[in-house]
Amino acid sequence: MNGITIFNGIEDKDVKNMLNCFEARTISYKNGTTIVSNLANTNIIGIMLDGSSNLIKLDYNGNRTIIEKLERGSVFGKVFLPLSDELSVIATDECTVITFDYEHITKRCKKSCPYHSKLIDNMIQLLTDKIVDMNNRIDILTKKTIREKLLEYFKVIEKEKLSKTFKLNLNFTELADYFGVDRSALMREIKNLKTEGFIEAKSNKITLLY
Amino acid sequence: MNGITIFNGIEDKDVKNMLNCFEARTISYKNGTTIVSNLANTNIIGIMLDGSSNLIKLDYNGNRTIIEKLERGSVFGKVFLPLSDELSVIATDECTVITFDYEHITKRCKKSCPYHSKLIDNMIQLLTDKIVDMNNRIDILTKKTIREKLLEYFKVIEKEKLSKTFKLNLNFTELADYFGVDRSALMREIKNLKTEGFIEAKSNKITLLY
DNA sequence: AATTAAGTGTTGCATTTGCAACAAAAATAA
DNA sequence: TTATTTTTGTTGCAAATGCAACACTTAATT
Repeated sequence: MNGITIFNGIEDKDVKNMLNCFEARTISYKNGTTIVSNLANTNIIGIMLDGSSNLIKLDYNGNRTIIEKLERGSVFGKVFLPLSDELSVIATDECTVITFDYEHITKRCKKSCPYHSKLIDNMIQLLTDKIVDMNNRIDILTKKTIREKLLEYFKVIEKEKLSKTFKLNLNFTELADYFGVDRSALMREIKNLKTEGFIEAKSNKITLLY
Repeated sequence: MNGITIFNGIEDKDVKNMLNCFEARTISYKNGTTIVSNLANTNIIGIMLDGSSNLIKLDYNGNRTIIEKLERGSVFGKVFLPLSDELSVIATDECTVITFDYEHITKRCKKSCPYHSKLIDNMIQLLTDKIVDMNNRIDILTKKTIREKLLEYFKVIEKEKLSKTFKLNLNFTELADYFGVDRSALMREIKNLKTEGFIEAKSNKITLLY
């Protein structure tokens, strides 16, 4: 279970027993299939074991937005995204998913599985990680200019990758959405940063020159 | 323990026993005193029982920002706000605070207090509530104009208070910070909404006319 | 291989916003 | 009460941004 945060520090055989005890289901889906629809009306926790999928929001106008990309180790469920909009998880690749009822996490089962405390620790860790991410995004969004947003964003990545050269994992269209700004205005500002010598940028590969 | 979310559904006598078991400390502070400094370097969980305080961020430039206002029932600790900046909690009123080590929450104690599952449920609920709040704020921040931000903000309040008339619980200076915009530009837009007949506004009392 | 779709890059122009600076009102402290 | 600080409200102007429209490149589909 390497790379599956929610099972960190729990031995594979114990994970297996626990999942058994939780009556968990492991199912594989083909690209394009719906893994869960109307997430808010279910009580399940889902864990992506393999492949990838998108968490989609359908707002009142019928617009679809990708809220999150889910990959190995990602966890989804209404505890993680308690929005009122309609949410679905849709496979973007062949993928394998474990699901079980959320109740199993906080309530101790009759058999009183060991490692349950560790699971709860991990669960809280995941929520906390999410809060960190959201905090980072809020920090960026509250910056007043696109230039400041970009520099703040680059700072976070630099700190994370410990390098002044990196590839963005969002494309520019997605990045504009993430910043809540117009895409063309974003491109313009990247060009400005280039011509003023603050960065080098070849498509999505960035080098900070400061 | 009415209004203290983290103890919801746990009887007062059980809360008392549990706190005893957790070796919790209950301390009162005077207005202006520091309740905790350098939050990130502690492992405590704090619960505001009475009075009010501010959670303060001290950034690298030495700027102080109020991140959150804490009141009865608010919980603080690094799990709730895992930022790298220096954080302190400072009383803005005479207040009473319970603190104990975070470890007690996820690890079961030797005495195996009942109601411990409920506490964890509540803890996760608090984290989830925080995620909801942050989601709301991100929704607002990603709106492109101040007008759209205001209307989104009003929509959330209207839904919450079930009324088209309400008092804002942030003043305009704070609201501008919350939106990440210039205060004078915010005031201008409120004036525009007024003259165009979308809202009535007498200071911080707003009535939606749509 | 050809077609379609998705993403990149650019620009002119109108609109929105930030900034700076100030006066007035309200709240707080002396 | 008076003095002092904080918040509100306003404005002109410069700067930043959004919008619309377009050509071009790359990726995906048939």
